[in-house]
Amino acid sequence: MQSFTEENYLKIIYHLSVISNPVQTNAIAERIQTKAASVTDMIKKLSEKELVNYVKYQGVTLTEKGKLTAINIVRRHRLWEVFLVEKLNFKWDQVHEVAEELEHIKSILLVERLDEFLEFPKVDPHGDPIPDQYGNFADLSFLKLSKLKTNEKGTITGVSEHSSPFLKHLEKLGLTLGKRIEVSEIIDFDGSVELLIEDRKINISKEVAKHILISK
Amino acid sequence: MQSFTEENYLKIIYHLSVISNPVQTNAIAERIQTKAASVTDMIKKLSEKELVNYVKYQGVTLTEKGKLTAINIVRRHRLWEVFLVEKLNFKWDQVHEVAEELEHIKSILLVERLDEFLEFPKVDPHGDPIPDQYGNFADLSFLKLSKLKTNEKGTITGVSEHSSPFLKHLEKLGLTLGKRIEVSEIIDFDGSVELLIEDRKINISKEVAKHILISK
DNA sequence: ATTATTTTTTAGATTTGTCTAAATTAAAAA
DNA sequence: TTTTTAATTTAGACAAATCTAAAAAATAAT
Repeated sequence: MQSFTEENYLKIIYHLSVISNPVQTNAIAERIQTKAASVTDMIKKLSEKELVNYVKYQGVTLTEKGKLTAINIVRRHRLWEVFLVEKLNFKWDQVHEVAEELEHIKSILLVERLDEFLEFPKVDPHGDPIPDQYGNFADLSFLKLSKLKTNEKGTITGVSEHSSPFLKHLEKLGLTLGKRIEVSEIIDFDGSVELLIEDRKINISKEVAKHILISK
Repeated sequence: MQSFTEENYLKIIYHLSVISNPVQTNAIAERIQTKAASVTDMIKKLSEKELVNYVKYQGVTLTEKGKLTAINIVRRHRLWEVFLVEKLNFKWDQVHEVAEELEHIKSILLVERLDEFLEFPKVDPHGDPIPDQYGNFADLSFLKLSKLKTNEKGTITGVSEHSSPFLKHLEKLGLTLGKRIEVSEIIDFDGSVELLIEDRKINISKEVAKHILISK
């Protein structure tokens, strides 16, 4: 059984692994709002418990055991987010901090019953996939355009916002279903995205990119 | 803002206050599964924060501030118990440990929305009253017979178990609505209760006593 | 290839909540 | 009232998770 703090480290390492593997001490320190020295201490502890592979000065990777634990935390976090939005009428921007606490409640029965109560949701309110109890993610054939990295390509397969003004905006830009796009640049300053579509270059805000669903 | 541990102490002190006031160090130690020395340490800390009144060797009482905090924890605990039983189909005997964790999640919005979602329940699955956000308990005109102390009297005003075998059992014993009873003795060994009813003496199990509702 | 810079680690201290063992106070018994 | 017993507190230590400051290693720059 892991402590609250250990679980937090595992979760952060899991998320950072997607971006770069192995994960650096400083990256963890920044995300967890602590000092690099503290991270080193905790990593040693997690390494002794065989939850991470640790080589001095080389950063960490999760072991199978650590990864499974991390995915389970992510599962709990996202299920609670669904609960908060769908049952308690939270706004999507209000759920994160609360889910951050709820995710650490251990009862297996609680999580399975919650999953059932929510009718086995496959994605959380932000469109992120919810793994099952064995750590498997449903193979969602789409992901948000905002999750693509520079030079990645994809086909527009849906939207997650159905308001008329939004759809009209996409139409004007030529961003309609079935169109093939490539991310040519992500602007650091505001997170906006430069796209290549039919040899034209267009720019869309981060907000818009979040609501466009892509399959590769 | 209090820590998880501080909250637990306040909650336990609150519950023990009902039985004896001020509350003794040893009583807290036993309930919280720790040593008397640790309790003394924590009490000093709570006293500095003006959550309890503490006089050396005399035990503790809650201050207004401490009492309000404690009642709020009780509120959260009982609301979560209702949620677990009514929405997630937990059995009444499965809820306590989980609610023990859930009660420490701080978000005020969460608790108010949960209350609303559950349609403002007045009692938890065990019949214990749920205070409102200001710490006021609905003046329930009944309480469980099992909560009466020796020599206390009351009138039977309801039951919290409606199965046919149970009701037949009560009828046979003469324990019907409107009857006046007095607790003559509580047997330590099994928690069973000896009652005086219409000058007869009868004995009922703790289980049965729990499901009989009384008004004084 | 050396030097400079950044990143990471070590060493030692701090805080929170706990513990044991000994000392103190209060309560009960003689 | 004195003695015995029980409850409580103090003193000092410990584990978890953190910190600062200094040392060591890796990376980047010249």
